[in-house]
Amino acid sequence: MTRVVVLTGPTATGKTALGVALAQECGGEVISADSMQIYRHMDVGTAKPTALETGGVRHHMIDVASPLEAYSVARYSEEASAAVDDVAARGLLPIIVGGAGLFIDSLVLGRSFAPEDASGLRSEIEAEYDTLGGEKMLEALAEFDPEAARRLAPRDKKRLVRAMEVYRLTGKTLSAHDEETRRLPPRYDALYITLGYDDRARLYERIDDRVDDMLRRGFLDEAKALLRLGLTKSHNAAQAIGYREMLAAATGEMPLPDAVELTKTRSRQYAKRQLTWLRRTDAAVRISWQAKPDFNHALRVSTEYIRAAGYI
RNA sequence: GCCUCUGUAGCUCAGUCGGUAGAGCAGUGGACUGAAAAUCCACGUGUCGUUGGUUCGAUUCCGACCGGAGGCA
Repeated sequence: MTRVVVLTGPTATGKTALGVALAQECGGEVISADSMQIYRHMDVGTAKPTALETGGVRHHMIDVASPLEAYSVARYSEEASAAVDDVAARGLLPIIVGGAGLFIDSLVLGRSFAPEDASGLRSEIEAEYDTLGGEKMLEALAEFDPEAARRLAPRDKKRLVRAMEVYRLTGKTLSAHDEETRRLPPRYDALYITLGYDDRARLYERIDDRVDDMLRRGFLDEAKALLRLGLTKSHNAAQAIGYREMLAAATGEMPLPDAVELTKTRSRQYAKRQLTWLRRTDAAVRISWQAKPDFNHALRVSTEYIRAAGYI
């Protein structure tokens, strides 16, 4: 089985920098696992690595979609695995770097996704949800997929609609599909390395500082440029942390200082969610910064482990 | 100096016709399979500015004082 290294952790913990260092040290290439660096023209707000920062290491799965198109985990899983296989076929170590837990799982575990609606079924069901209400839709779902109905809350529109969609499309329940795909063996042999901070307050400070830094680097101008490209609120990319806010500031819907504050808050909340996700993945190496990141130390510890595990 | 309004959870504010109080946001924990930087779930004791008075009982009524906003001078 192909062996991969996964480098993950909440935002602003130094994944990009360590990933590049690891690739250089181990002879690898980076496969980004970031749901927003996928999009072109979204650079400063996604902390996309600059040409300088990539240090000559090849990066995959960055800038592979237009912000005007709707990307999906399923598509990521497919394209990223092709990239991983390509890197491995060239005798290099694939290093998956990113903080999107679902993206990483989908790539490493290689589970299949239930088909997606191509016609207007989804919006039909959404309209149904809006007129019926969550409670009623939950009852309807319970009739054929009681398991999913038990798991979902009436207000969880996204998942409720999706569960209905899958059943109407395939005649098979989402629960049944999930059950089946969970039994599939993982696609790759993965060694996990996680980054974090000892002190949560320190991580939050780091996040706040980084948002200020993004503004200095022209985050607002980037948002304005996206507006000119035709990006609207309904595009997935416009929901990204900071972009939603900068877009609102650019159109005058929100004062800039408020937009900045909201961006910081949402970033912190995202980091917290990432930590929750991380808690259930067991990592071979857990690196926790005390104050300033010590990349030399982290690099040494990680490479030692990768070597000992026979990945290189 | 006088007058009016105001002081309740980290923040913005409800409320108690007198029986010690609750929303939103923030925060914390959790979930997560084709939108995931998305979406959703759970968790609410705080000297009710301070101090006197009335009262069986005051955050609530009355007085004084302190802080804030506005008005008149």
